Parts: sequence; structure tokens; C-alpha cells
Amino acid sequence: MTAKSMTRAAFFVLTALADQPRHGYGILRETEELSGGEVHLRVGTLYGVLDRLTADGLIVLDREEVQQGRLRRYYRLTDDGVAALDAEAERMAAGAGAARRRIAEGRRAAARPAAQDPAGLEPPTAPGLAGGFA
Amino acid sequence: MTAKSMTRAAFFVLTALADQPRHGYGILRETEELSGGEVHLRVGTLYGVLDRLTADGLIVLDREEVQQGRLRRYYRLTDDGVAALDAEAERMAAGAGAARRRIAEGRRAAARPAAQDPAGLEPPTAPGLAGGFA
DNA sequence: TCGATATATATCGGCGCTCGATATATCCTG
DNA sequence: CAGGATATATCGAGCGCCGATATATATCGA
Repeated sequence: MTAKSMTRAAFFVLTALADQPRHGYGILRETEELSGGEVHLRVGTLYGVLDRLTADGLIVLDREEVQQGRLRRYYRLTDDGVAALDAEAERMAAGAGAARRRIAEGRRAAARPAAQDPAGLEPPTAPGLAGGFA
Repeated sequence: MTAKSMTRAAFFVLTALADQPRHGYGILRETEELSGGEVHLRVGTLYGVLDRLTADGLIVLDREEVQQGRLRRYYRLTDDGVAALDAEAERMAAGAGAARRRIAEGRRAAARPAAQDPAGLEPPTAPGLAGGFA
């Protein structure tokens, strides 16, 4: 829809991998912790995402370790992955900004109908000016 | 996944309606224009989203007009819709910020001369500082 | 005047993605 | 020794988005 924007799950996985390589289960925990429990990636979602991101060249298998009898498969971002995540972050920030500006616009419009706004209730909140989503 | 976050299409529709009531086709054009052509909501997506948002109480039918023989069905945000959009904007801004901070962290780590710290499993967990996604 | 394009609504099948359940295996704690 | 955390992986169900399709009017250029 947005030309080429990733799914939310993919975004969270890339974000979890942005600072250092991690293995699947580690991505799950990191995402949860990082978001204060807000975001909870499901196991059933993770591995499909990992495969897709690998196929798309946004992540690569970094190494495999065996810790205490358990296999750990570490992934890391590729340069394309970093670029994709960065681009997505920009789209999100732009979208959030656009939404907020328009909400403020709507509030101003709703306050307008009556004569003049009684000072003190709704601060002008500054003009939206430029910038759509992008 | 994120407790309760809306789909992208829903977000764009709510954003298009945030400043004033619009009709379906108007939402399509507004979204496209507002984003500089980046976002292109599809007709096949729109009406389903409109129905879902109405069912969820985030938008309501504002009025119906007949302009030059063509029916126009205008929708507007409810208070819940404004709140939901605002909350989503905050999640997006927070997510974008988190992603960017982590990318910067990864760059710093990569630039650091390999002092190699095999350490083991739990990376210092370090500062993290403020803010995850929320 | 005819065809293409824009406006404006709506539906439907296909498909991709997420979820929940399920499976397997090891280690730690009570 | 049972239960939970760690760690991987798969699969069916269901939902949401896309593209195609349908219907109807107005406008503009050939």
C-alpha cells in the first residue's frame, strides 16, 4: 500500500536486531522488554518473518551456537536491512506527525464555529505548515 | 500483537478524517495528496475499513449528499476515533524513535575497535536509558 | 458523438500474514 | 519430578489487503 513498507512484525524484528545480533527467542524477549510489555511478538509469527527477511536480504544468519545443549541461531542486519529499517522509521515518524497535526487542525476547526475562542481553553498549538507523511 | 494497534489502512483513513469529514473517494485522494503520492489506499480496501471503523465506533456517518447525480457519504471521527488515532500516532513515533536509537547504537558498536568480549550470553544489558517504544 | 477519464459507490476471490496450538528437547527451580 | 523457562519449528484458521469487476454519472478531447 505504501509503495513498500514492511509489516509490523518485521519492523519489530529489525529493531530488535539493530543494535546487535540476536537469536530468535532473544528477539522475542528483547522486543517485549524494549517496549515495556506493550509489544509481544508471537513465536508462530517470528520464524516466518525471519525467513522472509532473510529471503529479502534484510538480515543474514550471523552464527550458530550451542549453549547448554540448546541451539541458538543468531541473525544480524545487512546494510539493506539497516536502510530499510531507517526508511520505515522515517515513514512512521512522518505519519505520526501528520496525524497529530491534523488532529490539532480538527480541534481548531471545531472550536471555530462560535465567535471567538475564549482565551485560555484551547491554545493555538502552532501551525501545521508543511509536510505530509513524507 | 501490540495489545491493540490498528492496521495501516485504518490509520490512514483516520488521519484523512482528522481535520474534517470526508467521503470515501475523498479519503482516497486526500491520503494520496497528503503523502505526496507515497501512500495509495486501494478502493477494495477502503470500504471494508470504513465498515470496521464504524463498527468499532471510531467513525460515524456524518451526512449524505448528492453532488451532480453522484452520492457522497461523509464520515467523521468520533471522540474515540480521535483518541485511537492519537494513541496510534504516539506508538508510531515511539517505535520510530526506538528504531533510530538502536540503529545509532549498532553503528557505534560497529565502529568500536574489536576489543572482543566473548562474555557469553547476556550482553551487558547496559544502559538502554529511557524510553523503549512507549 | 463516441470513447476515455474522473468521480463515486460496492462486492468478491485470492493470497499473504499473524495467531494459537502443537511438537520436540534441555536446563533449572521448587 | 513436575512445571516453567529456554529454544527451535510447523501448520491450520482467520483476517485484512489487493486486484478485478460492476454500476452510474459528468466531463473533456478527438
